[in-house]
Amino acid sequence: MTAEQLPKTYDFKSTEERVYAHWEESGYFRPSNAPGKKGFEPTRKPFVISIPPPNVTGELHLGHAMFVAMEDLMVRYYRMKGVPTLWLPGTDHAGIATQLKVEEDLLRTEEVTRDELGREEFLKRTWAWKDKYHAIISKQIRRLGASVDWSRERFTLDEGLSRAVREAFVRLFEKGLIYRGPRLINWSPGLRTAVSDLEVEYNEEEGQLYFFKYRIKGSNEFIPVATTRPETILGDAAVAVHPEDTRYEKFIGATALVPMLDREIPVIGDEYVDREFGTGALKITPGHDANDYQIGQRHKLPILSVLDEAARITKIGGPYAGLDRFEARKRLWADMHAKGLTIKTERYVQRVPRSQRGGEIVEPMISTQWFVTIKPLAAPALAAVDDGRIKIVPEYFTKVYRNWMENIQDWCISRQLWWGHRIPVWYTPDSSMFCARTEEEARAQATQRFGKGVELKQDPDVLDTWFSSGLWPFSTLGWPEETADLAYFYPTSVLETGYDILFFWVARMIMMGLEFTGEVPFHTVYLHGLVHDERGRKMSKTLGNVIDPLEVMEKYGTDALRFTLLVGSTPGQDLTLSLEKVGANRNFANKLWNAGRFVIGAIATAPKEMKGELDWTLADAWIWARTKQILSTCNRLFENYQYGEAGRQVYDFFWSEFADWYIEIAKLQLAEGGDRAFKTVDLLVRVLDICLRLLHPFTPFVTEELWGHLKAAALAHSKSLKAHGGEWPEALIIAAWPHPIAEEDREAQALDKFAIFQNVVRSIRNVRAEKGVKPGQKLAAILAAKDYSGMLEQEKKGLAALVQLDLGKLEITETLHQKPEGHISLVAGPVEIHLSLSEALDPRVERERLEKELTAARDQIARLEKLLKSDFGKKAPKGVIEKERARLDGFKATAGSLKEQLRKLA
RNA sequence: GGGCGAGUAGCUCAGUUGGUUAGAGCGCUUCCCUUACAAGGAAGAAGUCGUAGGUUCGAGUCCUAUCUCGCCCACCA
Repeated sequence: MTAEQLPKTYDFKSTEERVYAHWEESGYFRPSNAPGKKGFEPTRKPFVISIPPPNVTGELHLGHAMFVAMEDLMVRYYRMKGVPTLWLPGTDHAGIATQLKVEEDLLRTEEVTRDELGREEFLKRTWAWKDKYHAIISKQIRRLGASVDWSRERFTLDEGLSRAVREAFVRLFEKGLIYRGPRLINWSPGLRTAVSDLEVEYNEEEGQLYFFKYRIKGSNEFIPVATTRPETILGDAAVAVHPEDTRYEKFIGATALVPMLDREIPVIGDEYVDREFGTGALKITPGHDANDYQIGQRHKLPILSVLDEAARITKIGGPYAGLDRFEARKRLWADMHAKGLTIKTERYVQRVPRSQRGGEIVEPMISTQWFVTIKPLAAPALAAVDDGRIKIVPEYFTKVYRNWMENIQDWCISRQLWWGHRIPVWYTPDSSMFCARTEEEARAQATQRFGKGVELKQDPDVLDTWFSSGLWPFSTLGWPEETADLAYFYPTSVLETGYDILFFWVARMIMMGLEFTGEVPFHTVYLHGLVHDERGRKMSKTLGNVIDPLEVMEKYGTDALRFTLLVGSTPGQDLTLSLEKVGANRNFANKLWNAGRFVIGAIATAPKEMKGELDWTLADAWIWARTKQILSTCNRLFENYQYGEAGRQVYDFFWSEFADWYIEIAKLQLAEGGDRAFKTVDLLVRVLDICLRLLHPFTPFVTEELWGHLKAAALAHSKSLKAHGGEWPEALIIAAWPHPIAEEDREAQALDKFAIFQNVVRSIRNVRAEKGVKPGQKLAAILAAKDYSGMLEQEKKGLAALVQLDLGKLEITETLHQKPEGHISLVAGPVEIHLSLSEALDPRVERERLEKELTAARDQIARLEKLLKSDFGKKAPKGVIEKERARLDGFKATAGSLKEQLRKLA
C-alpha cells in the first residue's frame, strides 16, 4: 500500500481485530522457547506471568483493562527483547460471587431457588453460566490486545486444577496443618455460609446504642449495660465489669438475671472492660462476638448460640425462638421496655460488618468449619519478602504485607456453598473421617480400617475460592505432576495485580507456593492502583459511575485506553480515569499514524541508491543523538518498572522532537533530492522504527499496523535501504539499528548546536507573532554570531524556510558594527538577530525591550557568578559546575550581544 | 488505636541515586484549513511544589513537626 492509500485518520476499528487475529495465527504469543519445541533450550531463562484470573461472574471492567494493559506491556517488552515469554491466561470460578449471581439470575428468570433445583441441577446451570461468561471475557481480553498464550488457558475448576486442589488439601491435612472444629467465625446468614475475616467489610453506619438494666439476683440493684445488638442479650453468658471499678466491684461474683428469660449468669471481673466507655459494664455473648468469646474462654463461660444459620433466634431465646434477628431486636426491646428494664437509647455511629459479596450484615457465630493453621505457612512467606527473594513494587507495600503476615489468624477455608472444590474428606456414618485425593482412595483407607462395606459420605462443603487461586502460579503449569512446563516456566517472574487483593491472593500464593514447591512463586510483585472515576471516586455499580472499558475502546480505540492507563499510572497509586485524557491519547495514535504515512510516502519518492559521499546534517546528527538517549532512558525505566515515565518520554520525544522538528526539517532535506533525500529517508525510517518499537508495548495495534506498512514500503523501495538500515526482524525486537553517526563528540555537539538553532527559530517566530507579521511574508535578516556563524551558514536554507526569511536577503556574519536601519533586533543566546521590519519601529520601544532583556541576563549572570564563587564552586561535582559555567558563558554572550545592539541603537 | 499514601499551573496528574530557570494533557489568549496530521501547526499567559523548621554548597526530591484529604489493618460494648 502506498501512503496515499492509507486513510488520513488512523482507523482503529478496522485494524484491531485483524491485527490480533494475525498475531494469534502466527503463533506470536507462544513462548519462543518452550518444552516440546524444536531446539528447546532448558537453560534459557523465560519471562512468565500468570494472569490474575478474572471471575466468571460478569463482564470486563476497568480493573481488568488495567491489568491486561500492564501485563501485556511487560510481556511484549520482554518478548521484543528476545526473551522466551509466557503469559498464561485463565479464569476463576469465584465461588460465592458466581453462585450468588446464578442464584439471583434463577430467581429472576425462572423464579426458583437453588434448594428447589437441587445441587446437581444447580451446578449444571452454573457451568452453563460459566461457559457464557467465559466466552464473553475471553473475547474482551482479546479486544484489549492481551498477548496471552491461549493454548495454555486454564480454569480454576477444571480437571487438572481440581486435582491440584485436592493434592494441596491432602498434603496440608497429612501435615496436620488443616483441622476441623467449632470456632467463632463470620457467618453470612443470607448466603448461609461461613466467610473469612477478609471477606467482611466494615461500613460506618448510624445505629443505636441501647442502654438497659441487668438485675442482680436477690437484690433491687442492677448493673447498667449498653449494647448495639439487643437480640444477643438472649445469649449472654455473663456480665463483666472492670475488677477495680469502684461502682461495680461489689457485684463481682453475684448472679445477674438475663432480661425476659431470667436465666442466671455470673457477674465477672475482667480487665478487658473499659471503664470509660458506655456504662463501664459489658454483657458477654461468647457465641456471637469475638472479644466476648475470648473473655468467655478465660472465664470458662458456656457458649450459647442464640442465632441459627438463617440468623433466626434459636430455642435458647425462649419466647423469641424462630424470630428473625431484627424482628427479635424490636420485640425484645419493646418487652423489656414494658418491664422497665430499659434505660435509654442513643444514636450511635458504629462500624457494621457486612459481607463483601452479599452486602448483608454478618454475624459472628460458633460453627464447625475447616481451618488452615496459618502461622507455619506465614513465617516462610514473610521471610521470602524480608530477605528479598520476593520484591514488592512499590516498595512501601512491603510494610503492609509484613504487618498482615505478622498478625495473621487461622484461615477458615470451608464454605457452605455448592459452586467450588468439594472438600476431599469422607465420613463414615459414625463420623470417622478420611481425607484422600479421590473417593477410591478414601474407600481403600476405610476398608483397611473397618473392613468391607463401609458407607462413605463426602463432606458437603466446598473450599474458599482463594484456596485454589493460591495455587494458581504452579497448578496452571501442571502441578502436582512434574511437567516439563512446570520445570521450565516455574517460578514465574512477575505477579501483577491491584493492591486490593494483596492479602486475598498474593499473600496466599506466596504461602502456598513456598509450601508446595519449596520456591517463591514469583520474584516480583507489581501492584497497580485502582481506577477511579473522573471525580476521583471508587467505581461501583451502586454509585452508577462505572465506566465501561468497551465503550471507551469503541469510541477511542484500544491503544488510546491502554496508553492512558499505562502512562497515567504510578505503581500503587490510584488513577483517575478521564475520558479527555483518553481522547488526547487517541490523538497521539493518530499523530503516530500520520507521521508514519509521511515517512512511508517519503520512501516512495526517494532515490534508490547513494551516488556519492555525503555527510549527515546538523538535524540528522541531532535527532539520532536524541533517539539514542531515549532508547537508553527507556531501557533504564523499563528495568525499574517505571513504565509510565517511559511512555511519557517516548510520547514527548516522538511528538515534540521527531514530528515537530525533525520531520519539518526532513521535508526540506527531501526536497533537495539526490543523496540528501536518500540519507534523510534512511534516518526517518530508523527513528520511526525505533519509536514504534518503544511504543509497541503501550499501543500495540497502531504500531504493529504501521510497522507492517513501513516494512513493506522499505522493502519495496530498495535492497539498499534494507541493507543500509539493517535487517528487518520478524518480530519487533528491540535492537538498536547500526549507528549512522557513530562519533560521540559530534553527537554531543549536535545537541548543543541544534538547541541554539531551535532557539533562533523560536525567537524569530516569537517576534513575527508579536509584531503580527503575516505568515507568508518573507523578511530580510542579518544574523551575527561569533562562534556559530559557521553553523548558521550551513543551516541558512533550512532556517529561511522554517521562519519565512528571504533567503536572498539573509546575511550571516561574525560581528556586526552598525545596527542596520529599519531592523528590529533580538537576541537568541549567542546569536544576534536583526529582522527587517519596515513597519513603524519605535526606537524607544526597542530600547526598552532590549534593556529589559539585558537586565534579565545580568540578573542571571550575577546569580551564577555568586553561585560559582560560593561553596558550590568548591564542593559540587565537576560536571555540575561545568554545566553552570557553560550557562554563565551563555548569558554573558547574550548580554554582550544585547549591549552591542543597544550601542548601535544609540 | 496502628499503619500507608496524597497535597506541584484553573482542572487531572508526571517528576527514583538531591544538581540550582519545575513539566505534560485538558482548558485559556492570538494567529494559521502550509502538499503527514485541524484528532493539526506556530506563538503565548499561567505554579513562593500544603505549612513551619532542619540537613546540605544545593531540597519538589532527604529528616522532624504540623494541617488537610484518601486508603488499609484492628474492631469498644
